[in-house]
Amino acid sequence: MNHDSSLVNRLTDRLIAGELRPGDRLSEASLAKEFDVSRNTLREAFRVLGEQGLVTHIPHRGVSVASPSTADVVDIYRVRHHVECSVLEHAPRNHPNAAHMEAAVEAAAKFAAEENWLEVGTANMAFHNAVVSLSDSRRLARSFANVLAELRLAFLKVEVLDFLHAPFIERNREVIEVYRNESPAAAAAKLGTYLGDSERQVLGAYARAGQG
Amino acid sequence: MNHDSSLVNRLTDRLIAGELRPGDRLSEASLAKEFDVSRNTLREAFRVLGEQGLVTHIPHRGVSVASPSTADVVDIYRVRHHVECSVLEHAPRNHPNAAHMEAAVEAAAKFAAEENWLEVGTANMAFHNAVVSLSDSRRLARSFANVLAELRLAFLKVEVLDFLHAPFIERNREVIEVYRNESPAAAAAKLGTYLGDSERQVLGAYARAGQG
DNA sequence: GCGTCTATCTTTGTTCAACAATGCATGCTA
DNA sequence: TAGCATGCATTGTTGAACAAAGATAGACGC
Repeated sequence: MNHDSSLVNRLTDRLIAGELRPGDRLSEASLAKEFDVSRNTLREAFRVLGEQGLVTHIPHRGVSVASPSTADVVDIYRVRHHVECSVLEHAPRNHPNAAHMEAAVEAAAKFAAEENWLEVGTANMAFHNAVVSLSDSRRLARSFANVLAELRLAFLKVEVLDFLHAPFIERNREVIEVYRNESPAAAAAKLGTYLGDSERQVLGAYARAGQG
Repeated sequence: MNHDSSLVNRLTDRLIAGELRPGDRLSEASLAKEFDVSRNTLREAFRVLGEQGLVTHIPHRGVSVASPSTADVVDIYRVRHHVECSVLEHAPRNHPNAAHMEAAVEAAAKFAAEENWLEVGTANMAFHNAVVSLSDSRRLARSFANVLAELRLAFLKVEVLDFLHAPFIERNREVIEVYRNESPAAAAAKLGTYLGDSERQVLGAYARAGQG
């Protein structure tokens, strides 16, 4: 089955797994051979990834793995603030998908104990995607997932997955707690401050790495 | 210049202008001939439009102009509520882009006087895109623009552009007023109720048209 | 040595022709 | 009329080919 979606997924997996590092050039010829598809088919997949922001396309210079700048990081956190906080604030209490949030946090805690930071990051992404899923909007969830995937490339770029994610496991747990026992609005406020802290940490890592 | 972006734009223009109606099948062969590009190039453009939600792709059955269902409309309005209201609520007072909002409303009023409802709709889209531009986030603006373009297909589907847009010109003006003279939060609340009314009207039109 | 210019090479952009795979329509059979 | 088989049209994918733009490297003058 060489359906395009499958090819897009295979490429996305590699990107999120960090096998293809931010900034890496993606040669059409070599990747086509590697995935055993034609150049044309690969290019169709590239368009999708480009639209999702995972890949940067420069005319006549090909595509490369997106390498988010600090400006991109700021932009991404703006999206996160607006989307995540608004969704959480207006979420009904006891939305069934809160279970997904909880499951993601527990998964993150498990992987953190194993010091498998890549998977901690994946679980963290799942947590925030679960938050947005409280909106019951497929479109919002999809767009947001794209933005989060792009943010993961930012993490991979500065290569500091551990301490960026570790402190937030407990804070995510608290968000669930407040959402369940106090109010969605209070949880949204809490999440907002956490996002602000997270953004600051990422930008700090960028500054230390000397990256633009 | 047969750059893909240009092809995507040409296709998007046709979609938004209503030349290609929702549900219309887009034959690769005939469109390739019409735009004088190869099938492969056209297919790359289709991927982009599919990712943007303007076009529906069913394997081995080709692409057709997206024909939003009532469920899609509801989903789209969920996005609108979360994004537009959140952005407006947290927008700084006197954001320079408020001028864009104002310009869009005046354009809409002008076209309404000419009873050019298609352009009124375009101006209305511009207004709401301007609202989201207050977030200063390119990503949010892009994703939102895609969703609005999809919503326009919903309008075209039920073919009632006039009364769907007309009443909202004045209400948009009021939103600007409140944003400027009262507070962004109050403006966001006002916009929220307007969006609710708008959604109800569109769904009503769907019901009358007997569309799913 | 250094920068610049040009020639060459590599990669992308696009087209075309071919064939496989799938879905659709037609007409046949019962 | 319902169900089925056959043929037809469209999409999915490939490979080769060439044009076009950028990257590289060597020659040249200073």
